[in-house]
Amino acid sequence: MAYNGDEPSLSSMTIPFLSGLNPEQREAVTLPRQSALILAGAGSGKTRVLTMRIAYLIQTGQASPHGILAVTFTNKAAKEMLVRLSALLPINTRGMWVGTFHGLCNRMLRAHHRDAGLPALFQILDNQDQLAAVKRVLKSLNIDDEKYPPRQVQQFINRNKEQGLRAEKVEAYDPHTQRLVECFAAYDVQCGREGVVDFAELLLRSYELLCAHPELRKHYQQRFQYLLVDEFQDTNRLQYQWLKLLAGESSAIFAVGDDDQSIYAFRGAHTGNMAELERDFSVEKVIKLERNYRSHGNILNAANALISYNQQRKGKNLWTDDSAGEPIRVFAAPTDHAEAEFIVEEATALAREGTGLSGMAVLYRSNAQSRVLEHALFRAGLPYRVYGGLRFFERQEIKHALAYLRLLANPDDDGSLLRIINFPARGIGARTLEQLQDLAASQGLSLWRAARLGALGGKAGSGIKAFVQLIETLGDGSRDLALPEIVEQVLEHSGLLAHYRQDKQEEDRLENLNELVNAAAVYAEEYDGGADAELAASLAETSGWGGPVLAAFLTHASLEAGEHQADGSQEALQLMTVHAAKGLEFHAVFISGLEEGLFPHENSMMEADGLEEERRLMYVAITRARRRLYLSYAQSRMLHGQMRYGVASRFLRELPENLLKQVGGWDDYAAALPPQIAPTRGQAPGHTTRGQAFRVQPSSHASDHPFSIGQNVLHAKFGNGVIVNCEGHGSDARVQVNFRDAGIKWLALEYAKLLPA
DNA sequence: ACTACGAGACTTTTT
DNA sequence: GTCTCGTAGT
Repeated sequence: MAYNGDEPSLSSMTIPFLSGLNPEQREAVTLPRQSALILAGAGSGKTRVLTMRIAYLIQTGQASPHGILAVTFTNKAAKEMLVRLSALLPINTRGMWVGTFHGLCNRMLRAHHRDAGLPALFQILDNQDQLAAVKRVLKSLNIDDEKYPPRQVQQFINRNKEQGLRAEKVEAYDPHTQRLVECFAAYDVQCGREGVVDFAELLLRSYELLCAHPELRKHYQQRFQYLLVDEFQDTNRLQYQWLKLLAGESSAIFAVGDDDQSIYAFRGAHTGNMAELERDFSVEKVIKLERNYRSHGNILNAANALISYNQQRKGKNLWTDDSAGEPIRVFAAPTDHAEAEFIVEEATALAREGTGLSGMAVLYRSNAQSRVLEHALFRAGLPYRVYGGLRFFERQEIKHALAYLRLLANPDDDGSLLRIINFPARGIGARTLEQLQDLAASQGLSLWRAARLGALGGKAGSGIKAFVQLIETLGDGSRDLALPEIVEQVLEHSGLLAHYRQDKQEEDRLENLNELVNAAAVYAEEYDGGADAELAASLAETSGWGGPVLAAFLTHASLEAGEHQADGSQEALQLMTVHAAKGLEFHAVFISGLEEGLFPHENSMMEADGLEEERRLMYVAITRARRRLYLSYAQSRMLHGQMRYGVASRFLRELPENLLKQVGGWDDYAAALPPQIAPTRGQAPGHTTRGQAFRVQPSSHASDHPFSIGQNVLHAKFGNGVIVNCEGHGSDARVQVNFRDAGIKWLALEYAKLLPA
């Protein structure tokens, strides 16, 4: 829908694509060179603004593609941006620095690996690899992994790195923490020795590289005059410091985010970065994108009312030109199975009416909930797809194959060697391994170098010799081969194929291994050596086999774990956690398991910001829906092998009652509901009009005052708030307002001076 | 070197 | 309830 407001500015006359933007979007896109914070609500055209901003800067000659850095959190978002950008501009996107934080840091480290103190072909550890590495450290330090669970040590390391802290900088006053710091330090030493880098290290190393090399820093600062950040509310401290360092004096940061959709505090996201950005970069104007192009009015009003219960907010309210649409359907089920059956029935009915199955999503708070849903869907024969779980490059057989390849690229990678030295089994047992490890430790060599000495005698020695022979043959054989052939060779000669062929039940794994060859072929096809010129140049100094293509492919495998499930083409109902649904939208959405303790999750109550983060999560869930929204909960549910009896989630009570409609035929449900959401008589909701944000007319009792649920209001004493409930007529009319600062209050309209805001 | 059994967890997760 | 992981036994 084109904006038909004021006279088109000069820029929109010369740049045709700007005409499709609303005034706020256009203001953001055409901002002069200054740092800015764009608060972009759900469905407000965030990605569009981001890509158009880049296109605008290039089109108007303010920047060259070379001078732009745009950073996202996921590969998907980065790809999306590049695709949209190349649709807007006929430019070669290859030279542009558009990617994930980790991808860009990797790129920088590859180019300056020497200054960063890394080998040219450093390997990247994913979570699994890192955990394995931590376990080895604990073993080498003789640390009891009962008292120091590897997972906790891993988290300790990552948390600190994400704060920008090295082991020596961590403050440790108690013996337990001191021990953890020791592990941290030893882990980093081990990684350095083996030439491997974990995810957090990519960022920290890149940050330190820029800190320690002023010329380099200046180079990048001068190059990147425009830095654009997506999902800014999800950045952690280190990421923000990295951006700050890269921005320098003259560059402008364009940060897009939504504090109401911050759902990753648990993994280190620091919302405070928004305030810090405003201060550090003297942001003059915060632009809010509040017009929503996705959802019907009722859905938006529900989301607005819910999120108004949060105290920690920048304050932002979505509105739409669209009609109110249908009421939100609420279903109370006696059991989790009944809940699942209800969802199956409704989805089937919707599908019969013509809604594509893939346009519907069932969302839940925790993965464990998918089981019951899957069971019901399977019985009904309704195709479905579950997101989450193992990704392609995380599968056991793929990791084994990659470990062989990694050992070829970087023979000092002990982790990879250990993974495959006896897989498939080739008679190298624990005993032999111990000898080898002792030898390596005493000589200060990597396991591979120790193995190659041929110093071990007897049966152990011959086993090792055979392995060394195998790897050397694979390595030498790889010299003249293209990437997919190298992979094929490795699969065949390592015995991996033979191993999985033995087992009838392992057929999937064989298929995956073949898929790996395909993936390598596709990658080799798209590979552009130019982007890795620095890497190619530095190859001569390495002892590894395989060319830059292999190294790049391995990086790709670590940085981009691949699809969750192989067959994404089929029409199927989408099942996923609320977290996984962020950024997606569906015609119809089912939010299931709305019970106290589940959603909001009980474990979240321990944390300071816990409940508010859960509420933001619910906000994200609601705003995924375009046209239809179902909310359901079960009064009893099997959890941890025990029957649990649940109470309806407080989030249901926080939604304006007149937007909801009870559905389903369970006789007793009304009695079971909290009084606030008793079944509504008559049809709900009015409409939402442009300009007057989410204006809803409660239809059951026509109001004689200008206020309605969901509306923003201003009170002389209590400040800003949102109406969450209305009742009475004339002089009896009262409204319940959730004030941002003053909490929830009932106000009699006759006395309270309430202004629409 | 492989299988079997028991103990313990079990919120959300991208890179 | 069910999955993973580690150890003990064959």
